[in-house]
Amino acid sequence: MDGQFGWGREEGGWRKGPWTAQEDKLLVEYVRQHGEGRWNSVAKLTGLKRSGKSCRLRWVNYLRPDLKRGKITPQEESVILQLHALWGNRWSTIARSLPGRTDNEIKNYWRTHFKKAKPSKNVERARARFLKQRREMQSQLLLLQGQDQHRQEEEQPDHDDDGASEATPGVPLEEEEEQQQQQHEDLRMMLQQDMDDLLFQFCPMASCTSSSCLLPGGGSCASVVSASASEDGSSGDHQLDGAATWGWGSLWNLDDVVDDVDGGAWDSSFSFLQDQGLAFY
DNA sequence: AAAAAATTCAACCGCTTATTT
DNA sequence: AAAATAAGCGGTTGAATTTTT
Repeated sequence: MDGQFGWGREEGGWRKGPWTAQEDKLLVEYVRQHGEGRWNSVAKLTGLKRSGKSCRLRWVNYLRPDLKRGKITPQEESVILQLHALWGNRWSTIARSLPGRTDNEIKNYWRTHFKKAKPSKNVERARARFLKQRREMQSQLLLLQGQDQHRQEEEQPDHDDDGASEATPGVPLEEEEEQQQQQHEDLRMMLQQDMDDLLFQFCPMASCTSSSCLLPGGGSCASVVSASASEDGSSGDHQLDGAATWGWGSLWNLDDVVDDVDGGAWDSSFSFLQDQGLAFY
């Protein structure tokens, strides 16, 4: 059942290539007994002819029980896009925000779906999803607010018997209502604006024409857009403002940005990821 | 129907970083 | 303190599979 793999051979004492069910079983049993880690002793203790490196990889990327198995969801894709815009090819960093997904998986996903030369189609798809998701968030928000408003209206029932019981002495009812409505409107606008800001702040995709959308490297979404949306599919990277190189392959180097993430802005900006049940950083 | 081209993804490699001795 | 070993990371590969011609 297993021996038919062409390249599952021995090389320098170690087996290589695809893992068989039996090998998996051995490794799983080993981890059950000894826990994760100490990968080099797997071979010694179980007789499995695999290097520690290979064992670790197999466990981390495939056997780990907490792995999510299905396809990447649109939500996850959205997170990948946004975090990739933020972190570049730091796959393991990105993976930490996607429970059950491995860096390898995310890397593969990104490369096959968004790497260069054919973004026209795929990016458009992603963009459509992105916008749809945003719409949904907005309408959800509005709905909630609507309910909220309704509740408040019911809290002050309209007694039409005698107008003697004034709600707020001194302030005419009409004016108070107006004021309240204005408050709601303000709140609504504020939240909407927040959401826009937050989603567009590091939007890697073509949808964003907002001039307030600045990418860390200095290029703006708009310029990225025009660069990547041009369907010429010219080779690879585009130079933006002479500052950041936006490649669909190797991105800018963010090494200098990495360490001041604990500033509050990031946390609050991305708290919506947590709201979606996704761990962030 | 079959062959060629394209895509996918598990697993590898080399290098870097962290831990242990 | 430093050498050795282990873990972790990101890029790359290529067999298997899927799509196109």
